[in-house]
Amino acid sequence: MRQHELSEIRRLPLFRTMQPAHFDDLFLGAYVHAFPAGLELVRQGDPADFLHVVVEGQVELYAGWAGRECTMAIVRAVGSFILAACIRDQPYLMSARTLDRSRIVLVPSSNLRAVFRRDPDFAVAVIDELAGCYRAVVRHAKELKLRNSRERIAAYILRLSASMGGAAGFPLPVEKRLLASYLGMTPENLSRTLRLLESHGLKIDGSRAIITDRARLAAVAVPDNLIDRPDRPSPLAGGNLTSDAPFAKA
Amino acid sequence: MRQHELSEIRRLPLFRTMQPAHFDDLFLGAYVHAFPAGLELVRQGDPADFLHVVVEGQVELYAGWAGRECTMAIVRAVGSFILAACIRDQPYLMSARTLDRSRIVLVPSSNLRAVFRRDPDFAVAVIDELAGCYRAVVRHAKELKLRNSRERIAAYILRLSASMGGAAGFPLPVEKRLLASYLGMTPENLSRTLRLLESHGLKIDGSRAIITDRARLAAVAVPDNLIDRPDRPSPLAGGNLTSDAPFAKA
DNA sequence: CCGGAGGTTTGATCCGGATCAAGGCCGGAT
DNA sequence: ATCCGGCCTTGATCCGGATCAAACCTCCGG
Repeated sequence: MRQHELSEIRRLPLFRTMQPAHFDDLFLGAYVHAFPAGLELVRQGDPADFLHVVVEGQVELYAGWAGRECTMAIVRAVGSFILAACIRDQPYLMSARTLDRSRIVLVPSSNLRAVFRRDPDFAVAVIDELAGCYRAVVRHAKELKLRNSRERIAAYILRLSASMGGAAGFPLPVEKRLLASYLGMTPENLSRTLRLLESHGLKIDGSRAIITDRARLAAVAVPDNLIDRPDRPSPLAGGNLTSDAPFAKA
Repeated sequence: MRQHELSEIRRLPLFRTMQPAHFDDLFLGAYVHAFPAGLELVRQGDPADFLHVVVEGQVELYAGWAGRECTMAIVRAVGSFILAACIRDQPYLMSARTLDRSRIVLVPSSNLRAVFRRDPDFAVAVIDELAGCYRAVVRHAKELKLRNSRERIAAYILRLSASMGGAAGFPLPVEKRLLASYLGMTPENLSRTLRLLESHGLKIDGSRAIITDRARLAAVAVPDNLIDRPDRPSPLAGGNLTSDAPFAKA
């Protein structure tokens, strides 16, 4: 396991505050591996043996039932996933597959459970991470239950823009097919609705989005801090680097 | 604050393992209050000043946006809610109102944040609680995205039955109106679909449900451990008493 | 005992979004 | 360069569930 990778992981909110010796204990028996795109990393229902940290690339978390499938979140470097399952030592609720060629660190979940009992700072960081993940899924559930698909799309675009520092034009970070599934609709519906939003302040050019009239788009989305705004960095554990869909840790 | 109430709270998984002195610290400045039915206890967006523990009664957690409203969970005695918001010291994402006359303990969230830094056992209990809540919302989100309303209703009835030890007949725990909102549909749709399920092994008599043919009902619901089965008691913190919709802690 | 308010049911209709089907586009492999 | 497969779009149609409306039931207060 390379030094510069370890120090990059060390900078994650989850690992930043723990004691050096405990950090070393945690990553004893951990290993990094490069995976090609499109590979299934974990399958829902499997025992939670490893916490996964994405060092490079992108990973999709998805759920399946009765032959249907939907994507629940996308984890970008540097972020971790399936923390909650590891902590409870219970089966994964979601599957994960690489979207790009990715480098993933696998941390034995037994290390995890052992270390946070000994290192209070790490325990606090875990608490903060889990609380943040929980709040992020609650937001997602609220959005699914309260907004229709036009509103979800408009709000998603505005969130993206906010995460890019308010830029008006930016590339969509994932395939539209995936985006549709994440937002809880079919690709056809996404395609049509994006078209429809052209008369409401949004222009789509291939995989690029341009907000042409923010006020009109906001009139559709009706942005709400309690759904759309990510939590500010928590006071508990310093800054928060988690990405746009940061609830990816179960 | 009465002794027998304190000892009942002490038995909750969240508080069971902490040191007695820290338990006392935590409940210093806490108070109990009895509220009538239908009262709003917390409003989404308010600062998270108190962890709430339901000692008696039932509380609905619900979310609102743009004039619409939906119920996210129901918390029964003895259970707590809005833990995650208190820990992060951030605004509540959901509102809460009493369904029945209820007795609620309010624990200052500053106590909470102070104590779990000092008491590792309590920190572990909080981690376990949050991880459990997180997994419960993920289950809820999976259900919303993967099952249609007929399947959600059938699965809900089977979960209820399981929580009653497998009984075939039992009363519905809440108004149908609430149930519909929790399951993400209108009351009309719930009513009609319950009727439709009479040819699939379910009989509804007023507020009482009777499973007349479990196999047929299961054929509709296609129960799945990764959606329907609550987590077994975690190895971290002893038994788990959380209720049917146990993800009510943000 | 009556009256009223809210919850529930039922019916009729509407609409958002899914499904089915076909073409077009782009990118990677040969 | 060309072929092919997956993604994206567009169109036509279908269906699940929402909405609107009205009757009913039930519980509670006067």
